[in-house]
Amino acid sequence: MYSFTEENYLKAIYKLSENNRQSISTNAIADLLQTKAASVTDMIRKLAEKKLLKYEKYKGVELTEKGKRVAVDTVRKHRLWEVFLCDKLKFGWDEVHDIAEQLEHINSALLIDKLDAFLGYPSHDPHGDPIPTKNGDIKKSEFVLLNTVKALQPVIMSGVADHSVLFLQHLDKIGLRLGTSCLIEEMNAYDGSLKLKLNSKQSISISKDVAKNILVKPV
Amino acid sequence: MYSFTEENYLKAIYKLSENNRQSISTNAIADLLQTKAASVTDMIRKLAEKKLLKYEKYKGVELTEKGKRVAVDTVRKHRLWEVFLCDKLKFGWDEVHDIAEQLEHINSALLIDKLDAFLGYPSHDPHGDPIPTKNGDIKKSEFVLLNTVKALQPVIMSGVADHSVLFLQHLDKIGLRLGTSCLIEEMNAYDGSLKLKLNSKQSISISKDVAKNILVKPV
DNA sequence: ATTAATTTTTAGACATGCCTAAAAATACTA
DNA sequence: TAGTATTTTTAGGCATGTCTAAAAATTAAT
Repeated sequence: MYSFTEENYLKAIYKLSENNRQSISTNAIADLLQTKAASVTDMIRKLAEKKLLKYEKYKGVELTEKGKRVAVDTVRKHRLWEVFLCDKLKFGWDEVHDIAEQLEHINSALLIDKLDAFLGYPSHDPHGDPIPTKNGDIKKSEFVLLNTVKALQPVIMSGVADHSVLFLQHLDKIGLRLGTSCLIEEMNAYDGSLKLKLNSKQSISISKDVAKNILVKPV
Repeated sequence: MYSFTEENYLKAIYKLSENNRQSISTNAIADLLQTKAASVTDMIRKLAEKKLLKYEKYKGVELTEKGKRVAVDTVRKHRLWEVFLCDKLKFGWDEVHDIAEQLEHINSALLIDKLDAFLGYPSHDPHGDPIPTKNGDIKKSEFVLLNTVKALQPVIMSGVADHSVLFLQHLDKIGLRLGTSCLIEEMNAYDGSLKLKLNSKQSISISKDVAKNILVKPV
């Protein structure tokens, strides 16, 4: 139905729309997709002709419902494949993004339905991001950043705000993973670093940079 | 490494080489890939430049070891994905070809290794075709056509020579599947049809056209 | 062995998606 | 508000992979 490239543009614009709720600039898209503004303009016009987004010259773009649906479906596929790779094939959460970037473009609705069932209808991917439903509904994250939680409040680690390989490997190294229960024992006013008490009774210290990229659910 | 299209050409040429052991003609490739001879010539020259095949104008082509390896790797990926779709996702054997045609181009050696392990290192795909090893070895089929088996020889149905959806659905309808034990009770000299006795003690009649597309292993 | 039929290649064109360089529009600043 | 800087678009081109139509080579046939 839609090309590899078209889906990637729609997904990028969707992603940008989640943060800024205004229309999305040509340059922002070019930056995210590591391409040039001129190329973006070309593709935007093509997508506008197909009614996948609204476009006014020099005014940026906004996805239509149709375009948003294609983007959300692509996100759904990406996240389901990530669950498959981690849960079934035992990939690390730092290894799955690039492969899922390819798999998300496989075109078969039945395949995704069956994959979803096989995985047990997961609600979140291995990084804690919500998986859109078959109908295209996606719930807003109910998680909060660890650095905004007050001391002694028990929480469960439930997601990450930074998806980079480096960050995920760092979490592996210090022993933090999704599902880890912990609470903030102590907050350092000087540098924002935290002393975290894990449910293993062990305590670790993490920097503010780490804390502000960890999503938790209060319990 | 190689494009979607390049892999498809190499796979097609490999397939044609299995039957005819001479060099493969431009038209044969065009027919198999449902494209035009002129397009084939273009691609052939490109693949020859990359040392994936030997090409002399007007003399047809032959895969190099390098080209054969790419083709076999693609076949391996295709067949492993077919096993995944049937065994894990519960697709019918008549439904998996088109999806595997897409999945076979996903580029990640680690993914295929892990998929192979997850599936339990299968030796054959859902149609009974052998799965090449990681090293690129592929064993020649040890199966024989049902219409060449002599009466009363017990056999196990082990593969198909016709992979079309129509044929596979026909086999489903008459209750034949891989693993079915049977023997030929009676052979009709007039039209080549066979009376097959299944291990369920039930007997069915199948036409010669069906029999000559069923691969069996004598037991 | 020469003509006829077929196969294959070349030539020129088109669509997709990308690029650079230059022009146009918008945004910022003094 | 004029002038400068930035963003965006246009213009023209390139690579991939496709096509049709015509030319060249090969194969078949009388």
